[in-house]
Amino acid sequence: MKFQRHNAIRELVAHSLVANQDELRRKLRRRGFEVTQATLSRDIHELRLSKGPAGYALPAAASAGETAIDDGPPSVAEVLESFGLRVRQAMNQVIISTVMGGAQPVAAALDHEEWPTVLGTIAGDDTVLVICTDPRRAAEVESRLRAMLES
Amino acid sequence: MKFQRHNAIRELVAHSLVANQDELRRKLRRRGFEVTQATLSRDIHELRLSKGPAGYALPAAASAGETAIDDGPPSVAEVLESFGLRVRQAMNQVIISTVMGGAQPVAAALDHEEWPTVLGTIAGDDTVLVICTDPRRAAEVESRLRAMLES
DNA sequence: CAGAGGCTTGCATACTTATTCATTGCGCTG
DNA sequence: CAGCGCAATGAATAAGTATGCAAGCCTCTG
Repeated sequence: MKFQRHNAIRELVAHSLVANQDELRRKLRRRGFEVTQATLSRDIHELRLSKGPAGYALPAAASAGETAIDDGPPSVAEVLESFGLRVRQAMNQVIISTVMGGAQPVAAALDHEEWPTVLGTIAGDDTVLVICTDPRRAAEVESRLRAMLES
Repeated sequence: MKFQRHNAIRELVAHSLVANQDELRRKLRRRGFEVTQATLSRDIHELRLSKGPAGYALPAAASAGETAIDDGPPSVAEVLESFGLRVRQAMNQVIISTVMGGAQPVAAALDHEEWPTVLGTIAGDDTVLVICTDPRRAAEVESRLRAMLES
């Protein structure tokens, strides 16, 4: 039974140190599951476990109960369309106003696209502060964002 | 040049997919670091990276909580060494990019040291905005932080 | 300067994990 | 029942990672 074995693996990994697949194989055998390392390699892949300095670990997202992994992070354009309200600029800074709770996703999308003239972003609840290299670039960034917002 | 290489590795792992050590070796080579897989294996161990279905990943920001409880508030240098990825400057501002979850500890350390030319800091999840009195001082702060990062 | 000690690295290789290929068992369909 | 498709698996092996060892460099000390 593959499913029961998967549960046993999850439990072993969560509650004890499992340094490698052969150790996992021996621990499973004591619980009545007798399989080879090849099968465990596949199981681990299916369970999306990760291996670090402290042995195998459950995927962080899964334990938090999230469904994060679909097809990739959303683009700035997408997320602005959903949350963006207004874009303004001053000096080398651009301020994006969003609906409540929309700042974080917008900033994350912006960070992810790594625009060269954007040094960094800081997000509150409904405002994103975008720091650019200089006022001129900030104006460019502003108009680009504004174009997205108004598309 | 071990330290700079470590920083480059952190940044590559944070911002791009690194499926295995040989891929990491090639990406580092394009940045001017020429080392063998053996060295990378050791680096990865020292950086406590973990490998999952999506390639290598930085250690969870949980390590932020652990470092806090020992002998006193961590210095900027310490915390930058753990979390810092990149430092840049524009106008009177300095932007510190960190590992996810690393911005708060960095800002706290910076606040605690009370540098005279730093008026204040704002931290998001992975970005710290440092406001300085003027552009000249900001450049000084930047180079000081950068020196710590690359020490 | 010679030499000890410590750190970093590459090479070669042991160890660990992923994959290919073949086999088996099960359910379905004609 | 024969034939087919398909999921699960093991054996063998390829791919990837860790490590023992020795060399090269520093710094320090006598």
